[in-house]
Amino acid sequence: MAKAKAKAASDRLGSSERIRLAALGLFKARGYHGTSVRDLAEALGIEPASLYHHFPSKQAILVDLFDRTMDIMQDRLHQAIAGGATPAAQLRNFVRFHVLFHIECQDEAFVSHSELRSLTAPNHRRMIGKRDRYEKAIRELLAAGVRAGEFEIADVRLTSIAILMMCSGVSDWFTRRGRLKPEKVADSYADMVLRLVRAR
Amino acid sequence: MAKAKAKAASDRLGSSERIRLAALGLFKARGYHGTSVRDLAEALGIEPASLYHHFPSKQAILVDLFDRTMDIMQDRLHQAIAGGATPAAQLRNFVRFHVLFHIECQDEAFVSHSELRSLTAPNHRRMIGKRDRYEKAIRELLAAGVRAGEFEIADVRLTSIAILMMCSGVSDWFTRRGRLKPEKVADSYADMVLRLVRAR
DNA sequence: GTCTATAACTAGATAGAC
DNA sequence: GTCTATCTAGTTATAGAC
Repeated sequence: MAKAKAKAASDRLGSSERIRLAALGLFKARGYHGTSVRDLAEALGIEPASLYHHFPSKQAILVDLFDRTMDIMQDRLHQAIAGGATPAAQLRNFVRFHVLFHIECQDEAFVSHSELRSLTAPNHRRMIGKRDRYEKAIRELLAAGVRAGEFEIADVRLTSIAILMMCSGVSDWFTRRGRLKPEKVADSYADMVLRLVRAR
Repeated sequence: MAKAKAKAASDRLGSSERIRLAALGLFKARGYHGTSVRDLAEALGIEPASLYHHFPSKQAILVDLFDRTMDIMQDRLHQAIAGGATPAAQLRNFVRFHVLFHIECQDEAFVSHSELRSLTAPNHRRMIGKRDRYEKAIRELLAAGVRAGEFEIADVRLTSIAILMMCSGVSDWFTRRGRLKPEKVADSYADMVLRLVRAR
């Protein structure tokens, strides 16, 4: 059973890490507001009060998940792009990274998108800031490709958001029990995106 | 104010229609579980108990929104595709329709995607069935284009889901106060998708 | 068709023992 | 670090008056 395996793996994790993992699963399946502190405690086999030793509130758990996910994404984005010599190579690297991230950190990516509205106003603002910084990097990648004569793009802003929506959608539908391996999906998406921008 | 205008328009609607409209706005902004029956009643200027004269439960309101949205989409999909002579023309018509629907019925489309998990098990199964029928129509459109030698697609299933994610994403980011008019967005998306499938 | 009043239950969070 | 016990408030939904 996948469940038993997940349990065995989580036994080797710290308490806070186990809480994060369980919260991620529940927030994905039922949403933040659809998950009670009691639900979360039950999934962990502890009492609700015990959770408050590790996190001051349910909202703090959500924010913690967001911060980790957004920061890891931003870090790895720059590593991925840095590996490409031309804008076309950088775009291929970016799409492959973005798709693979949305598969490997599927729950993190899904929750970081679907539960934005469940953040309190200040937390929401902060995460929108991180998201905007990420999106700006993609726009600049596309604009550089246009300047270099490698891409043919009518509207960089529109194209960047279209590409991001397409690639982030992977966390919506991908399943490990599916037909395609992560690497195959990542390569196919990179091909589609490069055609989309008419890369030479 | 947009709010005052929405209120004036809703005054001419039936009670059930006004409830649907208010629920749509709240479910989009806060989610189904993040919206209480009290919130909804307050937005309508009535007491919570009054809602139960029009709908038997909060879930019934959500299901009603889903049914209307999914049925309208399915109907208009066939009208849109029927207007094209070739697979390429049909695909352009489909993308234009799908994007324009996700702009004009933005809240309906957004909620019908984001709140799938808030449906009870039998309702969820029913909506997944409707969604699958819609997706199947797109796959068949792409497959017909490949058979006719008009599209070059390595994996029809993967490409269809990528296109759908990209186009449905419009309901996530579009705003009427933005830079681009709906028609412009629809045309640009159609161009991008036709390049994606290497349409002749 | 909307109200008041309320039932029956669940929510997030805390106090303090162990 | 986890527990029992509990607080306060909020949840969906119903009964029955007007």
